[in-house]
Amino acid sequence: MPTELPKAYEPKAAQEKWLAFWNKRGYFHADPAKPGEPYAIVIPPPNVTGALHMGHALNNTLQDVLIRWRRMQGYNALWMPGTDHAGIATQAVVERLIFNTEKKTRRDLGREKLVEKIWEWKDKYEKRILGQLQEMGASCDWQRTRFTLDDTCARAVRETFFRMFRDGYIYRGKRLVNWDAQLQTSVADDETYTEDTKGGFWTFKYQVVGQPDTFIRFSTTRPETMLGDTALCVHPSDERYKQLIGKNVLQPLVNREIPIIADGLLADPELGTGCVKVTPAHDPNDYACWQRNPQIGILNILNPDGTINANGGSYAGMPRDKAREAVVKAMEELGLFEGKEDRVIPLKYSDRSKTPIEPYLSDQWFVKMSDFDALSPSPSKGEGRGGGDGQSSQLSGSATPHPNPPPQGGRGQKPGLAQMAIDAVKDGRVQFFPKRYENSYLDWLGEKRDWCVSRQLWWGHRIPVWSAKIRAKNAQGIVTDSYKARVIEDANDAKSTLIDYINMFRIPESDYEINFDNDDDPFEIRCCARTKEVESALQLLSEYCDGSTSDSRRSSMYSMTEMRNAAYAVENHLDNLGQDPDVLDTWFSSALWPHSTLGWPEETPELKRYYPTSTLVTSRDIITLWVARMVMTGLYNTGEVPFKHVVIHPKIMDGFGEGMSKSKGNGVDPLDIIELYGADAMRFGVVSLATETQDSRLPVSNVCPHCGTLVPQKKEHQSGRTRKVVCPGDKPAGITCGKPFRPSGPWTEDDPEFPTAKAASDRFEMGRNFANKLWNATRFILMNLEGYTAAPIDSKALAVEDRWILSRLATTAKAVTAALDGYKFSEVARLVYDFAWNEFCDWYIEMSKGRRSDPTCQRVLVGVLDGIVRLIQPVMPFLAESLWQALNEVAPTRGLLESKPAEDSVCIAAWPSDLGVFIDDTTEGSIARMQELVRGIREIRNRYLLDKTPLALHVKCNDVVATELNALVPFVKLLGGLSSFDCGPTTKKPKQSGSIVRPDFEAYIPLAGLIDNATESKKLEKEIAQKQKLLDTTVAKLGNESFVKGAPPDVVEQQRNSVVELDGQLKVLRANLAELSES
RNA sequence: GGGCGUGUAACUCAGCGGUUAGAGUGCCUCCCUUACAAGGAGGAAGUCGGGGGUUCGAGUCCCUCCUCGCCCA
Repeated sequence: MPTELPKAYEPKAAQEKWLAFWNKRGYFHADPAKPGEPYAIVIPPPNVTGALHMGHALNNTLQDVLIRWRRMQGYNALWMPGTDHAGIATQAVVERLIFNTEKKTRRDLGREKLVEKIWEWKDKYEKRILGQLQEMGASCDWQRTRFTLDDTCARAVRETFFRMFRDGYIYRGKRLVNWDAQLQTSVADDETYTEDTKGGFWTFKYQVVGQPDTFIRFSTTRPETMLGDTALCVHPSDERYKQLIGKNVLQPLVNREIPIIADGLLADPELGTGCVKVTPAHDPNDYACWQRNPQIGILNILNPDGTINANGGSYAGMPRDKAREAVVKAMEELGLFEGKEDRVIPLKYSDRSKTPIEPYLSDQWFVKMSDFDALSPSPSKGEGRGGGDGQSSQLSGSATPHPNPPPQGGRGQKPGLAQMAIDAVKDGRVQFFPKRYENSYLDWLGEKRDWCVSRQLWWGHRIPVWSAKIRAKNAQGIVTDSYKARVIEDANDAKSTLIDYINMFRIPESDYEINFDNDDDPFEIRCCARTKEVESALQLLSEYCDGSTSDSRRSSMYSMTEMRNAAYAVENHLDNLGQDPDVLDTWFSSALWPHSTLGWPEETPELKRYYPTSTLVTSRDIITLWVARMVMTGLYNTGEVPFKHVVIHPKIMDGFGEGMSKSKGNGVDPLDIIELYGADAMRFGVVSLATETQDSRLPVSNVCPHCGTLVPQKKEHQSGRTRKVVCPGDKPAGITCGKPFRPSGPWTEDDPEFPTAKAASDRFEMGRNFANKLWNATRFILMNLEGYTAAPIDSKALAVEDRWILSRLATTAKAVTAALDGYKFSEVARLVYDFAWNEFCDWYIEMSKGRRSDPTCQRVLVGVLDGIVRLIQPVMPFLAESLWQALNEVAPTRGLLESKPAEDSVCIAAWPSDLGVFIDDTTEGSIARMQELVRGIREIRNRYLLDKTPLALHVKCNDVVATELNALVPFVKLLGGLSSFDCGPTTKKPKQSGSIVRPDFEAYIPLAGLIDNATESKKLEKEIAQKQKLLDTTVAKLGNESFVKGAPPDVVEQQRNSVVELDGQLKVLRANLAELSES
């Protein structure tokens, strides 16, 4: 006897039970040594800033659907899980936390201590995130879980950086960033906000050199930046200034002559004086102007702490605001001040310190995107392109034009990184689904903007470059050719001492790369480390040089005289040796994710077997930031694309139409949904909304923790902005609940005062109800398998309804497979739902009720249920496993085409295929007709509230239809609740009967004494009007010669048939109506 | 400013050139029928954002305007 199944599906129990079961059996662990065509997905690593929201639930559910489906299809399937360190975001969260709790800044804490704290945060949230994924049922290969900062990933990052450094893809250059002078760090655009601030608008004038009476007036909101002016700019067509273009003006405060230039993009003749000052190092627009006019030069006047630097002459050392006052005063004294206007100006602030942002020119590392010119040693056009770069963030925009040597060795092919990635999509090695997303990828890569990879942060992969100043022993004096030769000599001496030193550690030369940056600073030497060994050696050396080596290390490492001498030699040649303080952009490590997680640069079995991976599933907003970069680094490091298909799914938005995000704090925790509706329902819900076009809104309610009332979420409840909501709900007794609770949200801690509400959304009821429906259908079937024996289906023994449901199953399985192949997820959910509920449960199971002990019927029930369970497994795995195991108890051997023992778990059961033999259109047609008849009967029953009264039915139809219907009499009687049934061509309409008129038949139910003529007439009139209207349009269509000639023959034929049918139906309907009014 | 998308029933969404535009939820009526009230049977409900066009035929293709969203400048 089978285990008694509970009356309703219990998701919680199923989740606990099957998670443990799957883990124990290790179904999700991929073994490269096992057979099967490989199918691999790498997870888009969620960042450890915070917990996952429904957007992640969607993303990961879709991946799970694919991987579970492929696993069933017999692929050797790997789903690689892991998390991302998300440099700036995570560091910011932790810094804010520390500041709020301890009132300490990161500088108070120090680098080591801060990084330690971030690791603690990471551990906490990584655990939370992986837990969330597991609760959702994600069938990841958990043994392989990676983190972008772990040793495996770090090795790949170091190796990639090294190769790019060696091959000339990496260079150092200047870049405008958002500088937070308080925290002394650059911040990304999304960490700034703009606020209208009271400020001033000053007008000054500069004197034209050589023309004592000619002045040019201009205005500014930041007078202190005049110290860094390198030009005045006018519009080329501005008649007022045309004759002055090319002349110089005097900047009197620093006594510098600067040119008057023409630039149509910067100066607007309609605005103010039509002339603007140009301060390239301190204004994004001016910076862009300088890129177009590099001859004017660029001058930084700020120290990192926001004080004026030596370029500000006598103003050096002054804070910004003091310098502003002093500059205005000095200009006034010189008679060059024209006036000041009070103005409210939009000012950019740092979200972290709440102080104004300074656009600030700083040294950054770049990866070159543009192509290499095969002939000339300088880079081709496109390098550093992107004039008009209005961004001052690190995350976008272009770099300083920088003549960097082309790559040497084997990697000097013409196409650069961007072009390689473009080609991979253009020739189809990488395909986007839906295809239109190619555009954003190709457009963005087409810009070939160099990638700024350095970040002034402490949380991330430290840049593995040690640099130092070459001590210029011989190179003193004026710049001549011999001076240059001596510089080179010094540099080479320094380099060889460094090599001698590294040799002491028996490190091969291929493990480090030393170069000079002659353009930036002729006295700078750089050494890039490929391995940890090199890093340690250089670290030790820099400690030796700056005298900070601990005694024990010094004595152990430098016990050998030779080594001490080598270090001493280096010290003699170099100053300020040290590792670059910056870390790499987070995207640098996530760009490597598809191959780094598989063990690259090692030639691991995993890498060989699963790379290139198969499908990447992600959201459209990181196509450029992430997808494009993965393709570039994948091709660069391995020569192959990282994945073949990129699936872009919609975004889940909150109830107000805004995308859910960790930073906005408007996310809904999938665990809330799972708690309320079950993991299967949550999954079914998100799969259903994964359509190809639209983003999807998810309005939610707070569930009152006291009484369960649903309180709709308002905007002010989001992001933890509201701590207390009073429940307006009524208890059953009618007493208002009135108790306070905290609305659901991304809270990091519990609230001691108010219990937190969970988020609910009726969009998940569909999945919950569906799960319960299947559960009960299974329960019913299992209760009726008395005497079940396993055997393949005998086609001769099949009843019409058996052939019908098998045909429908076959059609559905085929359609589901096609939908999965095309990544049409919502269709998968819809197809299975419709088939299982509307066809199997509503009709077949009902029809089977008269044949409970028929062995064929039992086998069909079991076989179709088995098929449904397989089809639903990728979407609703916990439910599927529950049903599978229950089925295994009663019918362990089963099958439609061949009967065999079922697999131990539906996770590894075979995907339904080869059911095509069951497809039977004729049978589908006759069942459809029967359904029409039954629906008609039910409608009449409902119209007259006949409830359970047995009814007599008389059907008039031709012989063919009569034969078909006669074969289905038991069902028509059962499903329609009939006492008698007759049909044939000679059937007469009984007096006072309800009628059902359809193309193939007319049917009558005698209702003497019950029928309401008025109701019936109204109904008939409406039906007649509808059909007449349709008939008219169809006749008109056929009367149109161009339709008959132009439309496909089958369409015309169909319309002709439709006229005949409608005409017939209308005749009958009219006769029925006439008869009604007679009686 | 450029690109991509979007507007269909009260709500959330399907439908992508061919009968009378669909689903889930909600609403109305009836039913606790021994699988399932998280259920069953039925019903009402939409000038498919506005305007123009192409076509025998247009939610569906084109143009234009409006709404909202995202990406890039």
